[in-house]
Amino acid sequence: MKFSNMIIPTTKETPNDAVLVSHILLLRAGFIQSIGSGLYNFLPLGKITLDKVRAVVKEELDKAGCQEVHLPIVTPITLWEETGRADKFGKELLRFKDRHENSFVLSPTNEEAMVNLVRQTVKSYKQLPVNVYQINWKFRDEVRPRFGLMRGREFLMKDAYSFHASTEDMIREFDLMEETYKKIFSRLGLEFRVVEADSGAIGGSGSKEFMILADSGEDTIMVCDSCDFGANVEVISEEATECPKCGGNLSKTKGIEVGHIFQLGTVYSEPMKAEFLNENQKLEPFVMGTYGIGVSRLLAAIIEQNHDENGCIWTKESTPFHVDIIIAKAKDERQMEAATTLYNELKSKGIDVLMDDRADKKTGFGVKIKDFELIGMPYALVIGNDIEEGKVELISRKGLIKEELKLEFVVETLMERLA
RNA sequence: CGGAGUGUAGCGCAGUCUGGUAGCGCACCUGGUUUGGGACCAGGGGGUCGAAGGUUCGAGUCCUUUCACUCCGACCA
Repeated sequence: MKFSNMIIPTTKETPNDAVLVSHILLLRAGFIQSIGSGLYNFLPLGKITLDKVRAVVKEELDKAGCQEVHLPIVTPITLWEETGRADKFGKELLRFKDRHENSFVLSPTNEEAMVNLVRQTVKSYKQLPVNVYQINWKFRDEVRPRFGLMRGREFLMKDAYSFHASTEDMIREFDLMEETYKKIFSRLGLEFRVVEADSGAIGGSGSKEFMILADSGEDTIMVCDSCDFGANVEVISEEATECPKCGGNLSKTKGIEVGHIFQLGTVYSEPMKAEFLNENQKLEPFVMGTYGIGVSRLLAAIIEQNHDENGCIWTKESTPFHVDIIIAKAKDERQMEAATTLYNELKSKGIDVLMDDRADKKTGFGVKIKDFELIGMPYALVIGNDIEEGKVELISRKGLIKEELKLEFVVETLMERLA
C-alpha cells in the first residue's frame, strides 16, 4: 500500500493519559485511537496487525483439528441462568433489554452459548471429540479499564471449547492445546512461560496460563531457574523458593496473561444437560475443556516485549508490513520509478510492502525515517540519490543497522531475511 | 467501589488564584524558499472553554449540581 493513501496519524507528542509503553507507542504510531474508557478504534495499521495475529492463531488451531464458528456477541440472559452465572458474574456482565423487554448480555465469554450449540448438534459418542472455537469480540464491563489494549472493555479473544466422552481424552486435548499455544506464541516471536494457574470463575479442575514475560505485566509469577516449571502466585506461595518439580531455585517475575487453558470437566454440561449417548446407550454429560487467547491484548504484549526509544519493533509474523520503501525525494522521477518497480516486484513475491511515497513539502526524509522507526516494520529500503549508481540502503529496524545493497540483490536479500 | 487528579481547536498545553470580548506549540490550508534525520519565512482556517443552573453590568475564571476521562488501590475467566 501507499503511505500517501492511508490514514496513519503518527505524532511526535506523547498522549496525555497513556502510561504503558505499548499504549503510548500504539497511539503515537497510529495503530489505535481511544474512543472511551477501555474502547479503541483500530486504524488501518492496527487492523492489519490484528488480522495478522489472528491469522497465526487460526492457522495453528486449524492444524490441531479445531473448527471455527461464529457466535453472536449478544446472547439471551436465559442461557446464563441455566448455569447460574447470570448471578455469579456480577457487574462485569453488561446487561440490557431489547424493545420487547427481553433481557440480553454482551458476551464476556461463551461457555453457555457454545455448550448450547453442541448439545443441539452432537448426540453420540461417535461424533466425539470436537473442538470448536471462534475469534470474536468480547465485552467485559471492567471496574477499571487501563493500559490501553492490555485491559480494555471490548477486546478480541479466541475462545475454544472441546467436548469429550472421557476425562482421559479431555486431558489429551488439553495437552495438545498447550503444545498448540506454544507454537502460536513462538511464531509470534514472543518470550513466554506456561504457568500453573487458578481456575477462578470459569471453574474446573486444572488450568494453565501463558505468560509473556514483561516488567509491566499485571501478574506475578514464580519461575524455576533450572526447569520449565512456573506458577502464578495465586497458586503457589510467594515465599516459596524451591521448585516443586525439580528442586531448583524459584524466582519471582512479571507476566502478561495472553492465554489460559482449563480442564472443565462437566461443570457446564451437567447443569445445561448437554449429553451424548455412550456405547451402552446411556446418557452422559460431555467432558469439557476450554481455551482462551487474548488476541487484541497480544498486540500490546508484543510491543511491551519489543520496542526501543524510537518506537515499536514488530516481529516477523505480527508486523503490518515487512518492508517500508522510503523514497527520499518523492518528486525525483527516477527515485519514484525505481521504488515503484521494487514495490511491485516485492509484492509479487508475497512480501507485504508499504511505500512511503509522500511528496508534500512538509514530509521530508527525516519525517519518513522517524515514522518508519515509530511504526516499527522489520525493514526499510531507502531509495535516494545512490539509485543513480544502482544502490539502495537497507535498514533493519532492530538495532537500526544500515547496509548498502545493489538494486539487483534487493529482492533475494529480503526473501532470505524474511524466510 | 475508596483515594487523587484532569476536562480550553485534531493533539499537547497556558490562561482560572486576582471576572473585562480566548492564547501558544504541533497538526491542517495558501504562496515562496528548502530537500538524507521530525525545515524556514509570510499569510490563513478552525473554539457553544465537558454540560446544566446560579451570582454579576459582564463568567474560561466565582458558587451549586452533574457528566466524562486518567492515575493509585480493591477487583479481574
